[in-house]
Amino acid sequence: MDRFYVTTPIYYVNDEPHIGHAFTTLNADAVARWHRMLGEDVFFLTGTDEHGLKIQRAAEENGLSPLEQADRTSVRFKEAWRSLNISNDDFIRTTEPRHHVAVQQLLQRCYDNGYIERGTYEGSYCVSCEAYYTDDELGEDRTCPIHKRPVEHMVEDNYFFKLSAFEDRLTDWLTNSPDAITPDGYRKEALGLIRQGLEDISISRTSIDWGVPVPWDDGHVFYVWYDALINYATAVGFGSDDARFEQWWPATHHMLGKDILRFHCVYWPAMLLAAGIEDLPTYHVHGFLLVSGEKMSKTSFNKISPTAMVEEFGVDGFRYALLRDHSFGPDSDFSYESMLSRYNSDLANTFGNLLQRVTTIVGKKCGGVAPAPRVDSPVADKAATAIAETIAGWAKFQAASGLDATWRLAREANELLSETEPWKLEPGPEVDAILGDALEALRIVALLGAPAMPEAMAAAWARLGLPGRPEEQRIADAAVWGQYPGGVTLPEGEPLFPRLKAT
RNA sequence: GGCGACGUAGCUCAGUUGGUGAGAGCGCUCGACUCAUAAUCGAGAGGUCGGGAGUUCAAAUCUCCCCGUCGCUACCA
Repeated sequence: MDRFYVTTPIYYVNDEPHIGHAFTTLNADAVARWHRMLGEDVFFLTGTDEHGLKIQRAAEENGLSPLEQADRTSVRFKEAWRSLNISNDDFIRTTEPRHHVAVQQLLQRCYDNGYIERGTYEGSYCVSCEAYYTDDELGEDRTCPIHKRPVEHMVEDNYFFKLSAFEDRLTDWLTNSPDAITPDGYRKEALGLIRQGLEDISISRTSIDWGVPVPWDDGHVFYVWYDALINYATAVGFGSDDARFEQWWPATHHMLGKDILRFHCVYWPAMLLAAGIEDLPTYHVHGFLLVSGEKMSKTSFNKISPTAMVEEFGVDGFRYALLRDHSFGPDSDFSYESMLSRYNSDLANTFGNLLQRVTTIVGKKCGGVAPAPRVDSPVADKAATAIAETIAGWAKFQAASGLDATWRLAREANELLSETEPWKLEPGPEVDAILGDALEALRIVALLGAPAMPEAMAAAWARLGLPGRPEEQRIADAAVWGQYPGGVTLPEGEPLFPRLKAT
């Protein structure tokens, strides 16, 4: 069976879950669900990143141990993902013992292979950034350009990773693997970063102890970034179950935002190569969600809470609107108004209303018993096109274009009804044929829409009188025109997606 | 400065390797219908595809220049 391993970044627990995190996680979830419906063996990972100075300091301020501090915030992500119905198979925390083992083994291998060396680093350090700055980067009065606070002069012994040794291999990889990073613009960007030259990077700290200890030198812990990336390997058995790791690793797909492209697409593959792991991941990079054209960041106040959106639109309404409105790749503008518009037009009007009117006509003209579709329906070809384009969209990790193609079929069904006006006809074969076709279109939309809206499409499935859930179907078998069985009595019900007014 | 991305109808965007008259959804105008969640369907208005030059029988699509917006150029999620 084909395997499919998909990850989100692990989110830093110093932050609250916001809609940017939700966007990445939701896309990964929908893709994971789609691949399960393709019949693949899927492993979907998310988690939290819990080491580093910021956590240590936050813990001190709150009178907690660092782990207690991390516990408190990690759980917020778990809760957020539960409220969004995220189907992750694992939730990794970098503070777990399994992760420490994996980090130590992977970096020990790099060390043994000669790619980690001891050195010293000295410079101006911003505590908030956990980063050093060069003099020309500092603001007035030697302040951090981000936080506008004074930097500290620090000197420390460090271990350095010989990133510079990997320029050629990384360039070859990205040149010879055109699909290594999608959309393609981000592959070019990664190549550009490499072309500008790679310098060795410091990967350990002596100034703090909240991290994974360097196995060959007690006084050091690994810098948070270089333990964090390794989580992807940990979760599929690196360091604990080699057979499992070898099964899953070649099927790795990382989904991430463009802000962390450098770490994921340059540093991480270099670390893997240094450890002797030749299979490199495939990457799917997205842009930022903007609010009124402004970048959302954790320091800005215009963050939008996913929880609030769920209360407004329902889990699946929010999931659909977010996935459908923001293609995976470019930056795009997020607004409440556009989300409301998308919900009403696609879910309440096009789909929900279609289900409602078809059900009603079946009640009036067919005694409530659903007819079967025509094999040679005029809608069949259009359905085949919509299905093919939906499959193509999801294959490219483009939920938005997949959903767009799916919804064209719902519009086709509405057009069919307007053209044939079955409510004016006497009961009989003609009415049955039209309504059977409409029901079949609804079945296919519910099937293909399930990765985006698992519960709502399951509800629609039930309203169509179908057994089980759409997610239990296999796309290759079920996404073929003509399978709606007919003969079942359709249950009545309230509108699936009530039309919403602006608040 | 260097690297990169983007700039297509009012809005959000599609437009594969250049080739039938430039598209979709939403919004708007008009009309139809009344089975349906003031939903649905049809028609229409609206674009010198940022500007200029060039290559070509032919360019939104290739080359160069310019303008505008933004990102990266950080050992920061």
